[in-house]
Amino acid sequence: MLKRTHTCGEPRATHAGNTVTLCGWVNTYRDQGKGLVFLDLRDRDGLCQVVCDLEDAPPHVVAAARSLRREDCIAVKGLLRKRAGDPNLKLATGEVELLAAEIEVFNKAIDLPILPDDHDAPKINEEIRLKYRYLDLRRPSMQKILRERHRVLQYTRQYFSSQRFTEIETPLLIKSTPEGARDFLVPSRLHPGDWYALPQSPQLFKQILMVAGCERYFQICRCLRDEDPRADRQAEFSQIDLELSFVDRSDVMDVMSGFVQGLWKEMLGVDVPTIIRMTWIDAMNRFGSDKPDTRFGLELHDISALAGKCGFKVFDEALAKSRLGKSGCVKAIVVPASMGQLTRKMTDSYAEFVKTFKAGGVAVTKISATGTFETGIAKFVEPIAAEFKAALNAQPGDTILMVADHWEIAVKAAGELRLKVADDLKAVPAGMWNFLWVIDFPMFDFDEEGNRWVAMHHPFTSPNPDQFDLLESDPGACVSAGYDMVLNGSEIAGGSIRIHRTDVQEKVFKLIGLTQEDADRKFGFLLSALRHGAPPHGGMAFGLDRLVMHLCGTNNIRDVIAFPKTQSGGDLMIDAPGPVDDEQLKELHVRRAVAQKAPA
RNA sequence: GGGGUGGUAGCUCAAUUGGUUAGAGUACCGGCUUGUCACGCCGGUGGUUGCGGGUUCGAUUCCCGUCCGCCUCGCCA
Repeated sequence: MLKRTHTCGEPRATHAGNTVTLCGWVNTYRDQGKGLVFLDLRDRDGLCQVVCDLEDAPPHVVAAARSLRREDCIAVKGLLRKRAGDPNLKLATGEVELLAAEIEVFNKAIDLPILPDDHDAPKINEEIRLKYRYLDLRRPSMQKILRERHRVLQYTRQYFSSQRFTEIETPLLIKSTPEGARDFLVPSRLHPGDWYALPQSPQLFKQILMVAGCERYFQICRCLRDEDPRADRQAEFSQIDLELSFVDRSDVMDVMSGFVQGLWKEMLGVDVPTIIRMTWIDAMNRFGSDKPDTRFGLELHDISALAGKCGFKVFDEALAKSRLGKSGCVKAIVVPASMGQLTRKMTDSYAEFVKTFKAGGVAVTKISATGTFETGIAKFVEPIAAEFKAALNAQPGDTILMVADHWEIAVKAAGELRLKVADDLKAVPAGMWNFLWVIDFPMFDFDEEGNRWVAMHHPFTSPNPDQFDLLESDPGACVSAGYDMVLNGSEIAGGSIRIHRTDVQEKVFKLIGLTQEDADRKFGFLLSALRHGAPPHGGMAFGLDRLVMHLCGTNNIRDVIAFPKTQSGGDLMIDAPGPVDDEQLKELHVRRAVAQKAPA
């Protein structure tokens, strides 16, 4: 077997005159007839041209070269020389070529379903790419992503190690605690009738590691949530998970800011400035989102006070609504003329768009060149024109979009509309890295159906130090010590200071409707641990896949995972999930409720 | 669970109002080609139009069901 002396991306003019051996895949072949054949040989490092010349190569080598086809796996040995023809400036190796003296075919590629070609691959159905993932991953752009991901992992381990974190593994087979996301379950053979759950996160284990005196823990771990995927979400995903003892939220946020700043410098050479903090209520009121995209304007204005004066029935009805101490409101977005013009078709479509988020519709009006209101609800606004324009700082030519409803619905719908408008007008600038901390989340949200409070983050999140009294007096107003890191409108990390006192933890369990017995059964080990000298602690988890998505500039999470799953949770390459034998089920003490599917 | 969208040659796509033998590029096969580089030229193989049913003289096209991919709402403590 021929052994490589260089990789395909390596050869340069300085190697000319050496005998070299390259291994790789035939990227393209160009048969010039009568014994002149060019090949581009590809490995993970790049491309190098191989030439077979009748005058220099024995006939059997030319014949071998001629028989090669795309994606055959071969080795070529010969003289590396300066090109006889013109150099190819598109290739790093474009000044040289390998004159084949010997060709070893490791394996032919038969009936390729797809070519691993960056020219064509973006057009190929993802279904096919996933089925033949080994071919899709051969593409240079996919190879690059895999290696970028590796660099992120390397930097992560280096950074946290340098900050005196210890990497500690936590179990994959744990028990189900059906708060939050749906668990993946695994039947226990040794405990008939009992089930393990796969972890949604190592949350409780890392807290217990703090009780255990580890002080600084991190782990790059797989987490599993049996919920429907999205473009940026998979049921099986990776987190950079960490926890620290003897810290307040600023300590955690500082360490984490340092991490992303170092990572962006390492990966992209970008200096990320000090990451600003925004309270949750500000984020919601100004951007209609708990993960604001601050790369562009179009901020939300609250015009509730004015809206009540214009006699528009929809506004009056919205303002009369109230929930959790917040009255209904009217949120406005001013689309400046300088940002581009919204067509009638666009504004019409916005009514349907906001209905997705339970809002009734969008009220529209526009300021004409002469400063009068026109179209839409102009006649309602005209009587308060001066006040209205002043409140919004609106100029002639601007379009104003308004959403009225319950506060939650109005801000959410207006926030989504803001993103939609920015997208429609192509107003999101490229090349910006807007990091942001969102802090001061509410501890709880009220679930009308269940008639109980639910933890907004998770039930182990501590209230802010000055908020403990509110736990009892006014849970809805209680603000937590949680924090999310947001990048360009995408949540890339979340965490909190945890509750480290048993009495507080029990209070929170009670508030979210857990009885003492429930709490003991599900989380007794945590309550017990807290009782035995738990230090104050807090932590965070980064979505690794999302970090890599940002760093690689893709908005498809499947592009940054070597073997991802589809929207229905399937792996198209190995054809999972699949049926199992009755025998296996019997061993696991599981009986079928659904008939076995016929084999495909 | 809901909404949207797509499925035609190995791959990417086309096919008029429901109408002849379902076409093109690429890949593959054969021939030609000694400086190409996404080589070029000539010829060829290749189709259960996702699957099942229905309407019709006739269905890629219309209807019903179903499977699969993608986007999305719910969901994601």
